Amino acid sequence: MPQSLPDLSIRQLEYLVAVADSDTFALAAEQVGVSPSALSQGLAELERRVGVSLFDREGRRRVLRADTEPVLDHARQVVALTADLAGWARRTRSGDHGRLRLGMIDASAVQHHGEALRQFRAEHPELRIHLRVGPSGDLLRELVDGSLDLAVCVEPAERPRGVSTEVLLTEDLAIYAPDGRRNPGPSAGWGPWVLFPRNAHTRSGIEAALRRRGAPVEVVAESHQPEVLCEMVRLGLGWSVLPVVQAEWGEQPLVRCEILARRQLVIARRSGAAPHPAGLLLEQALREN
Amino acid sequence: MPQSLPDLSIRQLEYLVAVADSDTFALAAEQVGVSPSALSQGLAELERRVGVSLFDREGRRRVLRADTEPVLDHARQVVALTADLAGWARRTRSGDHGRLRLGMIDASAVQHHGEALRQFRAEHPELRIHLRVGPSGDLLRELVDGSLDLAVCVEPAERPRGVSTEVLLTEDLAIYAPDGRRNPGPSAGWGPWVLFPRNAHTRSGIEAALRRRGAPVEVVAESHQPEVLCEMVRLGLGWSVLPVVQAEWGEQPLVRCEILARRQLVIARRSGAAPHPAGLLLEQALREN
DNA sequence: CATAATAGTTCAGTTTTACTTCATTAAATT
DNA sequence: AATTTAATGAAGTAAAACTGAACTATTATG
Repeated sequence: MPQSLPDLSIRQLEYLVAVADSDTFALAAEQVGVSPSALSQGLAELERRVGVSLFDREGRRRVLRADTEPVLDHARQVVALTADLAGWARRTRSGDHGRLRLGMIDASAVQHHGEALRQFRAEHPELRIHLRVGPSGDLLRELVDGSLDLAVCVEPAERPRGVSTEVLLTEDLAIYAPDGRRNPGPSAGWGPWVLFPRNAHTRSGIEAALRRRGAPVEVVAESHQPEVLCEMVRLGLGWSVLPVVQAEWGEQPLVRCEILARRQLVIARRSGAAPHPAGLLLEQALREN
Repeated sequence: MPQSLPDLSIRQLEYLVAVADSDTFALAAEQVGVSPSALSQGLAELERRVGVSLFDREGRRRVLRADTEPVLDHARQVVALTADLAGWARRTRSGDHGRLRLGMIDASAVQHHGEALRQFRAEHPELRIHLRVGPSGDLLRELVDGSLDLAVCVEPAERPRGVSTEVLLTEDLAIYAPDGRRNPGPSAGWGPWVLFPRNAHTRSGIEAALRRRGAPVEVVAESHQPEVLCEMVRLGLGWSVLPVVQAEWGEQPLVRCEILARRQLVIARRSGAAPHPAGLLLEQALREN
């Protein structure tokens, strides 16, 4: 094994290929976009580095020697490989290629960003998007262990190590009463409640807000699924606090009593990880929404 | 087709391979013989040029991302190709392989350099040597038109354009009389002659020398082949002037009357051409002879 | 045959790039 | 908390690549 390889640059190899494919150095120089002088010097440097003469004088022009075929072959091959690599990089960069493992809470996947997501998919047909919808806690865990590249979730009380977040949007949470009334009355009379489960990120914010308002927090049913909570409210099982976009979505929207609180949806990614190219594009698409 | 390729250098690709094969950047840096800082900067530059992030942070170390496999593959491939090229270049430089088309006049090929040639062949078994033996004029023509890489011939009266020569050795030309006498007697009584043909380089020198000595130049037979001329002398057909190494070679050497002149053998090559590596070695071998 | 045009190189000067050393940041270890 | 280690950043320097202009040698042209 040779201890040190000649430090050939792609540029120099391009010069060689261009010269092989052009009648004169001047044309070759134009083809690669440099002055004839630069081409000449670059080729001289290439010759020096390879350590073998590549050209014969023929009148006032220089022609490639027949026995430098291996060098020219090498140049062509490496230039072609590099073109392939550049293509791969371009596709990767533009996100038209590869895989994006995306986690989203339901409100994001459906109400907030459903349309943006559909459009993004359509614009990047070669990008395999794995969408995982679930509670924020699950998403963050999967993000940390590398099962996801990117997640849209509720801002966590404490950010897990190795995860960085950026606020995407703020949304309202409103109180919905079972009888459809618009006025909730004094807070002491609110409830009982059907809420998101205890471990849900949104739940703690809701409970805190309710307590601030002096409302009793008696919980009679729990679900991660807002549709389930909505239906329970409709059935008169209890009161709920829900994101307005979910509670007032679809055929039978609930009637809002009052805005109780707000929650922030954030984009989360592994802080060490290189920004996923497709992920960056998607973030942009979501923000523009 | 991407208009312009990233100008990756072999060095940078080596860095990448070294990092992939080493536990830490510091070890990789040592392997390629640069400072860790240089390695870090070089890889950053590589990343920038490819346009794709290559590493993930993992604690305080950086590890290659799984999805940069294409880049690493590319690097390995190009480095390997370059190692091959370097090997080829080394062999070519040392003249251990390839082809050398060599022209020699008979005296050089047989008497002067036969042994050196045999030895050179033995020392470079992979070098395909095409030996073409012929008159100097023919050799020079073939040298000019590219059919030969190198020629050993008699110094021409006028050097053809595009050919450069270097004196290799000087040898004696002697008069040989048909009856084997050692004393040629007065020059007026010399001849008639059996000589090299008119167009031979050596012939003009001989004629000039004879005229200077006042000898009549009546030519009764001509041949390029010294053995033929020798035989004619032996047969009593006439006198001759021959290189002593040829006239006094073999089983039946002629008996020399007198040194008449000298001729110079030269090494000739195309002046525009790059020095043929094997050719240079051969020149050296011939000189040492 | 002189003259102009052409192909390529060399030179001088400028900008880029790559490297080394030293300092700094941040994570792992003691 | 202090130390060690991995990697990066900054400043300075040496090497390299480039441009434009001058130059050499060859070929074409009036």
